[in-house]
Amino acid sequence: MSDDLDLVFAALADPTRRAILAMLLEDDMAVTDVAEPFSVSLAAISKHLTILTRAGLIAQDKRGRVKWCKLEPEAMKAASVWMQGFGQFEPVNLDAFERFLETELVGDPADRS
Amino acid sequence: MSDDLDLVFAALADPTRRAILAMLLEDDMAVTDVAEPFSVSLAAISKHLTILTRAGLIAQDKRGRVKWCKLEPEAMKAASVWMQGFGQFEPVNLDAFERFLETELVGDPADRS
DNA sequence: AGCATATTTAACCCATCGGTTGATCTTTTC
DNA sequence: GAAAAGATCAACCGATGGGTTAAATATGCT
Repeated sequence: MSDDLDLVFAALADPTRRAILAMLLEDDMAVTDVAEPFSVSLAAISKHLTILTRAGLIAQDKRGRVKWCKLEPEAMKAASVWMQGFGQFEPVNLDAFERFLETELVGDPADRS
Repeated sequence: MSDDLDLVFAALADPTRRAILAMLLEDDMAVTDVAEPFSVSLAAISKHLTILTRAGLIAQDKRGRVKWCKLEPEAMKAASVWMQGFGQFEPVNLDAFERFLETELVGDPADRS
């Protein structure tokens, strides 16, 4: 029942922040670039990034005047594990995901980096 | 990025509510019994239960003057699946998974429940 | 040096949250 | 029928959340 879970779940409760995390899944990004697709101020995005950082979901690395944001997916693990305690559902129970795994297993090995 | 995830994650962001869910894992409970271990008012617990219900994490069934609370773990599934997309928890190639999803989107519509 | 770029801070607004107390409603029990 | 039990509602309170704009702080460029 730690405080960490509070921070992680609260951080994930906002759609803008979840969208940011999804973006960072693709690549590390500078704050300005993170803000670009959203129709809110840069200051608002900066706040969101602070919340994500405090939750441990991202890390920010300032190089020069640019602050790079990078995903820290490990932070989600504790929350994920907590939820697993309630399932009934397998970690990767998503139908599409299972189909994906099957195709991947018989597919081009180069795709499994 | 649905609204459902908002409600589920927000509901999970409170330690009292997570504790309630853990209690309900053991057994269905009446509101008064849910409230018993906590040092807050019954009204406060009632509010928590409303939030959990709206998030779909529990269901409340009134029988007589007693309202029984029961876990609905399925509601956690969407959130859990969302998080799985970020793991590391499973050694998967996310880029490949995304490409798979795209190819699937132009595939059989019956697969998209 | 001087200006532009990248990002945060400060001060504010309004809505929501978690909590309280006291009243209310329904159902059970005596 | 009256009292007790189970639960919610209503009104309130202080704190927090997500947003804004404007000012401040670095850093980079020429």
